[in-house]
This record gives sequence, C-alpha cells and structure tokens, in this order.
Amino acid sequence: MAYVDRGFNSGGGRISPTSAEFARAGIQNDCTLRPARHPQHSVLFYEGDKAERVYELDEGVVMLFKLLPDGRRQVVEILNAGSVFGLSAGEVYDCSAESLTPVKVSTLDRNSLETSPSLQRHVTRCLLSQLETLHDHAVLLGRKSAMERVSTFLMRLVPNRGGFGCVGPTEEAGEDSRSVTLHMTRQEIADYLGLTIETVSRVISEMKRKGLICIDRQDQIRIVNICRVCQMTGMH
Amino acid sequence: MAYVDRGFNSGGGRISPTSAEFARAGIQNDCTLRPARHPQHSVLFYEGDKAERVYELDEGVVMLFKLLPDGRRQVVEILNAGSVFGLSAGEVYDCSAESLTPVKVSTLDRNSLETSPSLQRHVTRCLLSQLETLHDHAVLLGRKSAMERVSTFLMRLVPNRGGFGCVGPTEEAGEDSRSVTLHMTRQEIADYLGLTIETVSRVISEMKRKGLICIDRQDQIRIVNICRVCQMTGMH
DNA sequence: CCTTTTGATTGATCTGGATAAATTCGGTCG
DNA sequence: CGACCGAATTTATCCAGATCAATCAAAAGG
Repeated sequence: MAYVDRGFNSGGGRISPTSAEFARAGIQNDCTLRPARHPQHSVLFYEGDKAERVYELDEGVVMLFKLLPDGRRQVVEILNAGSVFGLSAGEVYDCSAESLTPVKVSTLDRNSLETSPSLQRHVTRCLLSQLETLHDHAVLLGRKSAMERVSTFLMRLVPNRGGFGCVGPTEEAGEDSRSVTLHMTRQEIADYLGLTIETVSRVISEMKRKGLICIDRQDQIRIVNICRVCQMTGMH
Repeated sequence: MAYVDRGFNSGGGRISPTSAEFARAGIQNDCTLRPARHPQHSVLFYEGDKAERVYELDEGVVMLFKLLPDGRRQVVEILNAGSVFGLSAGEVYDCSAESLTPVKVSTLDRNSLETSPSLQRHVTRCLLSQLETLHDHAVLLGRKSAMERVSTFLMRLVPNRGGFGCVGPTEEAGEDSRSVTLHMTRQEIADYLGLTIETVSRVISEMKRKGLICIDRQDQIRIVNICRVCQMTGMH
C-alpha cells in the first residue's frame, strides 16, 4: 500500500516532536498530573519509544497506529476523552499515538498507578472497554465487507449508538437523522477500516447516491436514515 | 519482568504469577478459587451471557470468538496458561469462550479483584498483553496478505519467538527447525486469520511445496527454516 | 489573480482470495 | 477388513476490492 505517510510530517515539513522533545520541554516531571495541550497532528509518542509515561485524554481525539516496514499502516484505536493510553506491557510503546484534533492530556503517575486501588479500577475499566472495542474491530477487519465497515464506522460516531441500539423503524421524528464529525481524512479512515482510500470514497459516494447520508462538509456527514445505515453494519 | 506475552506462545515460559500463586501467598480467601477441568471443545460462556465469573487459565488453550447474525465467525483471541478472561466492561460477556484443548481454569473472586492491589496489577498486566496482541492482530487482519497471515500465525507459535526475534541466517544448527502444535482445525485457523479454510489450506500447501515447513501430523507442523518463514510475516 | 499543492472522487483494469465442486485422507464402526 | 463419514485438500471459476491513472475541488501561496 506504499503511500507517503502524511501523519508523520504534517504541517509544512517539520517532523512532529518526539516524546523526548516533550520531555526536554519540561512539560512535566515524573510524579505530577498537570494537563498539557497539543495541536492537531501532534505525535505524542512513537512505537518503539521507551514507555515512560501514561496518558489520560481529557479533551479531543487521539489515534493509535502501527506501521509495517514497507509503509503499510493500520490505525488500531481511536480514543476519546476519558481514555487512558500509553500503558505498555513491555519496555517500549507498541504503537504510535497522534492527535486527530487539538487535545488536552494529563500524565498519570506510575507510582499511584501501582498502588491506588481506585486509580487501578479506573485504568482497568478503560482497558476493558478498549479490549471490547478491539474485539469488535477484529470482527470488522476480519469478516465485514467494505460497505459494512463504513456503516459500522459511521454508527460508532453516533453518540449513544456505539452499541447500535437501533430503536426500530418508527422512532421519534428527527431522531432518525444525525450529524457526525469524522475528525479524520479519507486516508486515516481507510487505514482504520483496513481498506484503500478509493474504496472508502466509493462506498461513501454510494451511500450518498442511495440517500442514506449527506456530505455537509468534507469531515461532516449527516446520516439521513440511521436505521437503514444501522442495518448495513452486518450486525442486524 | 521484561518478557512480553504475545498471548500466544505455547511452551513453558510462564508470564506472571497465576492466581494459584496469589492464593499460596494468602492474598485470597479460600472460597474464591474453584479450579475446574473441562474437556476439549467446552464452551465456558457465550457472548451475551451475564458476566458473573472471571476466569484464569491454568492449563490448556482457550479461544474467544464473536459471531455475526449470518454465521460469520471471528476468533478474537487465543489464550494460554496465565491469561485472565471473562472480565467484562458491561453486564454481559462480549464474546464466547471455548477450550481448544482440555483445560484447567480457576475462578477469580470479584471482590478481591476490586480491592487487592497486587491482584489488580496482575490483571492489568494480563489485559495489557492482550491489548498489544490485539493491536498486532489488527495489523494482520487489516493489512497483511494470506501468506503473511499464516507465516505470522506460525511464528507466534514458536516459543520465545512471539516477538519474532530472528537471530539471523546462520544460527545454531537445529535451532533453525522447530516443531509447533496448532491445537486448532483449519476452520478455526481461518476464522482467526480472517481467511477461508481453502485459502489457509492453499497457503500451507505452498509453504510445504517451497520446503519451508513439513506437516508431520494434521495439527503438528515442523518449521524447517524459521528465518525464511520469519521474513514472510511482513515484519522484516 | 493565477499557479501549486493537497485531498477527494471517478473510471478502467487486475488480482488475491472467495466460492463451488470434486477428490482424498483419516478415523471409526459394523 | 471394508464401508462410511466428516474433515482436509485440490482444482476451477468468480468477484469484491486493490491498483493504476485521471480528473475535480478547495486551500495556500506567490
């Protein structure tokens, strides 16, 4: 899938700061919990970096991704406010983290992570929800068609519909049409859904043609008929 | 401990203390542990069942899988001794669990799970290693070819090669050839790798033809040249 | 303004893996 | 031992999605 990775050198050629640079900038010392802000397309850490901090996302959206040596990319997680990330089983991060929007992140203290039961419960809850999301995503990547993948992706963006609780064909009027913001380019969506950019584009066009969705703006999609889209996810 | 559990290497290397050890250390009370044995192909729980027990695998291999309404199946995890499973973010299990071999499992006490910091650390370590395995698996499902998937699968079965540390072309003689046990039918492998049974079969035949592997028994494969196989995983 | 760049869309073709249909292998039971 | 049955393999097509190649549209920059 040899393409030039935009994420790594976005914004006019400058390579995004490494976590080493963040550390140098003195954003915080080890045992504090001071929030930091980063603009869109900031790389918070790279796969293989020494895993020395654990983050909690306060605002914004972050994606975690992995690269193969030949440049193929897979986005493995999309994280929203409340998510804990950067915890690693080994010495180094197993994937890279990049902000999809401007973000506010806190650093969690490694020591209290080990000792505070309430913080541990919080972390466990986060990890469990990530695990379940990844299980769902494995089904998507391993078994779903392009149309099903894109439909699933759109439904996940609808608040309170992450679990796709489709209430039925006759629902409160107006509730059937919802607008969602992607926060992602077509390339990022493709790398998340295990497709090519062209296939994503084609599927979105087809959904538009069928009147299922409207493209208000490039990254703003209005789902005209939630229930119809919901039924195309392969889960109903 | 630096060793990262890929969630999938068979053989001796135990990862972190099992609950049996916690029990010995007096961390849990008596009624928490009920070690039980189940034969091969036992379903320990179904997706959607009320999630009332948390398990720890003491011996054997367990697979977790999800089904789509039309019958498509995706195996989302393969678990070895030491893994904790059955913890759920919600009220119910998000996937089903079935033994691939005869297994011995313990049940963890929900109460100590919430309160014991050392048990929590243990659980967190397990979850993190599962998370990393799932990240790798997302790359496999989203971006790898059939040949790369099967090669990766075989390499994961080689103990101490979960991370695919290929030592180089000239390695201690004999060490270059290893035998692995699959514990899975072709159908289960296919459902794990996001392929069909036919494709798995064809790829295995091709590897056999090329002299990369030997099929000693149906579920027993001898990897004749680890390094060659290692290079076909897409990661080198 | 016009030019350049970047991302999205569309079209034409190709192909890896799916599908379908025999065939062979490995047990098991009578 | 031989008949039988399910799983695995093999072989022959088929098609969804990849690849290759323009084209279009919106910003960015001079």
